Amino acid sequence: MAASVGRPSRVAKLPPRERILDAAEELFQSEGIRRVGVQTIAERAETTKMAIYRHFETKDALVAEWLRIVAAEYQAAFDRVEAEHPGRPGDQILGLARFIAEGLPAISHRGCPFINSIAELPDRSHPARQVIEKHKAHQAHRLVGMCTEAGLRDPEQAAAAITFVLEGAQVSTHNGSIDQAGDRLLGIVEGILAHHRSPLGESRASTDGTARAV
Amino acid sequence: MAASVGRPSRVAKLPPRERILDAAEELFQSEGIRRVGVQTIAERAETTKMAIYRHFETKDALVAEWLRIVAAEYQAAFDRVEAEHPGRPGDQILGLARFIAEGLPAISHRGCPFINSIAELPDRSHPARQVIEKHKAHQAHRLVGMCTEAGLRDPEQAAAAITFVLEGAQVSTHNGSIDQAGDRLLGIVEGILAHHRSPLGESRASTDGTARAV
DNA sequence: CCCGAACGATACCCATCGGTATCGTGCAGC
DNA sequence: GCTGCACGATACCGATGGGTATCGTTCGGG
Repeated sequence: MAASVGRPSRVAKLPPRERILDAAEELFQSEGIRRVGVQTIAERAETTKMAIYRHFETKDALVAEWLRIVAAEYQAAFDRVEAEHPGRPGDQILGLARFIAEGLPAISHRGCPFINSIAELPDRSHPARQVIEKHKAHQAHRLVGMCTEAGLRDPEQAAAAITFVLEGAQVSTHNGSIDQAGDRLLGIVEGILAHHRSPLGESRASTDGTARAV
Repeated sequence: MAASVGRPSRVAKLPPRERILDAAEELFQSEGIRRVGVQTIAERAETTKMAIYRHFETKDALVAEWLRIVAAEYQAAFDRVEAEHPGRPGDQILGLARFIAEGLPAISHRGCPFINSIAELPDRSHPARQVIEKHKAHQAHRLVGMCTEAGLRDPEQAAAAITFVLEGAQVSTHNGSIDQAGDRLLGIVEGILAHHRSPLGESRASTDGTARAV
């Protein structure tokens, strides 16, 4: 096995492109994008700068590709949670919350890659920014779908609340202002689901059903 | 008026230190910390690099001082909201949410200074990091106090939920995944308050009153 | 009136960064 | 066995970064 192609040295080494992406992942995640030089990535990947530029047009393209991979992992979490709780959108949402909650300990070190990257890349034309924004929009849309399927009252508002809470848990974990954020997060999401399942929200909701963006 | 000291040229010019801080504020906020050079700050402040280093030990110290000022502005918002609604902690919390909601349009351009800065400064020993973390911890504590005074059930959990939502609204506004975030935010905070005011939360809360982190 | 401190301007130092050019090497397929 | 090509290594380039040294000037208080 693993003998088809590429056995450059001893211990089965991944092809250069994979090693580069792995190294970039670790370094970008732990040190930030702008703090990490291409040279450093090359060393960590046990290759050279030239090899990186043979596989990626620019450093920005490498960053974008990395975020594309991270986004795919989050998408996979969505898929997994849907597969684990078919036809039970409420459990799917709780599964997502659990997924985020389980990631919080890692987040506390260096934070969410999307939040960090967007902070490091102010120009909206940056390819990585577009990857992030497209991913976030897609996730938001998918979450609204779950909330709708769950029969929640005002699914868009519920999805917004859940999104806020998931993002906020990561931020607050990273800046250390709230501990046990994982447990709290799960409870809060349960509360949001319950709140939007109850026949009528109490917060000055009228009976017109439109719920005027409350 | 404004003639006591400092009238270097014509149009009343602030003293160099203030101009430097103003310039740093604008540039750090719009471009990010690491993208902005000291030289650029000097030009924007209509002074020179040397003048900056006469007032601040290092660039890092300038960053920390800027964040100290921003933190003070948020503290002022807390103070103001307390003064506007004395003895009405629920209204105070809603006032805070309104304060954040009103800031969201600006946030959508470049995001929250704390979130961005913490993303740009991975080393926890950085002076600016300590400013941020101390500020966030203080805010969290103050918010718990408000929730307690409001007689909310499980005030720490309520404060965590509100914190998450406030932070998350900024993140989601910045990455563009949710629009009308301001209106949504206010409704969500109202919902959290209502949820924690109701005699017993529905989400599998038992009668022991401890509400096991839900 | 004069002296000292703050200020403005310029030039400089050294490190790092993204990106490129060049040359050598080892392996694959014909 | 030979050729082509991806790869490895090194040196280099221009730009920019934070930070310092050294000037002359200006302005305010004794």
